[in-house]
Amino acid sequence: MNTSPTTPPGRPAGTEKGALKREALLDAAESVLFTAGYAELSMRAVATAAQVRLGHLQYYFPTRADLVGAVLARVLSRSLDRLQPLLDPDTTVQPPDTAAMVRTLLAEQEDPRLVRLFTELWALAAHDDTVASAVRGFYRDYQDQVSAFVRRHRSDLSDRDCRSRAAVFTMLMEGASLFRSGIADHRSAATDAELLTLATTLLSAPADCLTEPPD
Amino acid sequence: MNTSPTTPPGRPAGTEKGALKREALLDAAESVLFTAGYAELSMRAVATAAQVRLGHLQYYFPTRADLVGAVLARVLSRSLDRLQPLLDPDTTVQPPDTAAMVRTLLAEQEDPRLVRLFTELWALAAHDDTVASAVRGFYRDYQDQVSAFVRRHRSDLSDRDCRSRAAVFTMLMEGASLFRSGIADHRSAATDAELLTLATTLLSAPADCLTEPPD
DNA sequence: TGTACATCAGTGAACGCGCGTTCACTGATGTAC
DNA sequence: TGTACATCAGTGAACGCGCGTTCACTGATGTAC
Repeated sequence: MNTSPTTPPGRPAGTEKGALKREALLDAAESVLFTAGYAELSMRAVATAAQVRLGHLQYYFPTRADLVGAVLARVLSRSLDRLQPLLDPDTTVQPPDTAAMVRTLLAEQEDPRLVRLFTELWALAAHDDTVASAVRGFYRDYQDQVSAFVRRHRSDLSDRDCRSRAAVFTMLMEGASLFRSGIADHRSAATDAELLTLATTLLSAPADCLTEPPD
Repeated sequence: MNTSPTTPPGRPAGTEKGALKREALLDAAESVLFTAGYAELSMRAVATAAQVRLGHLQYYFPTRADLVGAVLARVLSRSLDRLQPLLDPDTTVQPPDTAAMVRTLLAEQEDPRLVRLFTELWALAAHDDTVASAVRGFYRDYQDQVSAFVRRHRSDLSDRDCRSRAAVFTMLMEGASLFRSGIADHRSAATDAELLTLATTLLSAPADCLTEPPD
């Protein structure tokens, strides 16, 4: 799942050295995307960042679209690889309780790099169908896993409720990642605590607690 | 607050006709931004969309930065103008209860135009300090108003709790806008209901209900 | 072990194009007397 | 009401630049016999 066997967008990657070089070039491209944004991401800028000639970069990624596509695909697959062990029951990494899982998940968001790349993804998905479907695939997997997590912990919930809770949970987490990355003013410990409580409640509250408005 | 008196970025706007033309040009720019994204937003594309010569567009917005800045500023101020009556107690538009207010707020998100422009804003804020501080200012106002709303309805909460709840509420709403705009698979009525419940709970639940994790 | 050859990895020059910006210009509109 | 003049609104050509892409090329590495 990490590196697809069918050589995706870029050309080579047959040899081990080629694969390493490819990754290094993607690192450079990711760096430019993070620092300067999609609009400023040019083949020349990436080549410079990678300390490589323009023609050489093009040997691995013939067109700009190939390069951008490969960078974004890697961002998504890497994110999924990080989420998986937290939610998958068949792993030893899975934290003991729900609150701990949410805490770990929030800790992943401390990486400003990943969050910023996601804002680029959201913006790009609006204008590019390929990116859009990759992003949709990512969130489908993500929500499926959260949904299964909820079902495991609360067998009293219907499948539909599990899915709804998973959907709202991902909304909350993605919104949180945006704000905690500094798009708004400040982060406070009190807000983080409130967020943790709400997210945990959402995942583990009994059926009758969240099904109708309390107002 | 809508149209600043000190002629902002673009030059003219002295006369009424000039102001109207300015708005029409901003409409065209917004349209290009929505359709093609920031990277594809060129002076020529906007001039074409506005059915105006390049030089004429530049008479109103000498540089691309002026144009982009003006478009984004208008998006933010317009959004704030929409939120204000829902949260401000000195208005007759304010809905009767919290759930109704949240419902109205979610209804605003049905406009895909606004949501998509916000994803552009988030991405741009990461690379442009001017945009970043404008966005920060917007969310400061937004959260202040939500915070005041919570305080009005729940006098038992401390100021800090009100602010935390407002912060988490905006996280949830912005995350929701992203997903409900179609970045992920489907929207369902069940998810919308769950979202409404959670958001309403967050704003109006008593102090002891959300301050500690239930796990 | 040696030779011939194909593929791989990397180079460098050149192309046409769309871009933001500059600028001199023209006609319309308003204002002063 | 008429004239002179300044400002406003809009035009159109030209600029230099960075861009993505093409392509012919060279040296290194692997493979077959």
